[in-house]
Amino acid sequence: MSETPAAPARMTRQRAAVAEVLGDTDEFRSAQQLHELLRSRGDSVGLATVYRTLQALADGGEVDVLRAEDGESLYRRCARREHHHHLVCRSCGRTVEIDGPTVEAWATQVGATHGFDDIEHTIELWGTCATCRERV
Amino acid sequence: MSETPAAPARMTRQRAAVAEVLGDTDEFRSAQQLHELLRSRGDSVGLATVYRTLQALADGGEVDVLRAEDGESLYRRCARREHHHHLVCRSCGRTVEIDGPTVEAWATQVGATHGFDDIEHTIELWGTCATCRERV
DNA sequence: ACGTGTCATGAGAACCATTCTCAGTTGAAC
DNA sequence: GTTCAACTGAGAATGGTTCTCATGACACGT
Ligand SMILES: [Mn+2]
Ligand SMILES: [Mn+2]
Ligand SMILES: [Zn+2]
Ligand SMILES: [Zn+2]
Repeated sequence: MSETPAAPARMTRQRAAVAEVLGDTDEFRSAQQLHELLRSRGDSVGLATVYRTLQALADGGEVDVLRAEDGESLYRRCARREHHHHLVCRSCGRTVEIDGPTVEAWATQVGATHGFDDIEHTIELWGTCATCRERV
Repeated sequence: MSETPAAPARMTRQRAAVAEVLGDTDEFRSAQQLHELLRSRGDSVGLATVYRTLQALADGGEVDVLRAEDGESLYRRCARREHHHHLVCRSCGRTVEIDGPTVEAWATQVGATHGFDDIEHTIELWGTCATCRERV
């Protein structure tokens, strides 16, 4: 019944660097983007380690993960740890965190109505943010 | 302004076979599952052709595509061509088509409120169907 | 400060769904 | 029947992600 099931175990330069770059960005970013960001900062971290660290953070609920339309996973440290959804800019990753009490209720009820158990829902909104719309 | 932008062009044994197997199943199925189903029927079709045909059907709005949690694409010929969502059994693919007028309005409005254009939404519900719950 | 055991790292290989290549095949129009 | 663009399929290529395993380095006890 723990919120954070797997403790991160041992702190390393690499894990600190990944945590820091996540703290510095507000947009959803792919593992490869984060890897490149780290390299360009001088805090070079192996790609495998970036993936491992992101996965651990995701398991612990520290970062949210979503799938871009091309299937790539995108990661972001959100402001709140509570369940929420996202409105994400397709071209720059800019993100707005969304609350949907209505949708939550709707999703749960629809599942129950049809006799399904262990209902989960995927709700993500994609669009083009105002800034990206400018630079046609 | 055409509903079906790219006409399927030329009819072949392979395309007919893919269409038929899609018509016979009510569950979301992966390309590889469909490929194997075709092989087991004797209507063998190359895997590349299965993928190409599914993509063409998806482009024409004849089949719906969604991504399983592991990233695999799943295909299904739905009863209606109009926009709708799905409640899908994680273990067998059994599907209920869902209408959500409320959710539609909500999604559109959230996007607009934050100044995003070209809003699209992904809304999928996953669960365990009554039948699959039995066979623990 | 050291020694020690355990966990973490990273380069590269492996994985795997999907797409691409291209030589051979075939639908369908005339 | 001829013709040719469209289609097919075996296998190679792609690309994000995971795995392998030899090497490196946290953290704890001394
Ligand atoms: Mn929700
Ligand atoms: Mn909708
Ligand atoms: Zn943007
Ligand atoms: Zn089921």
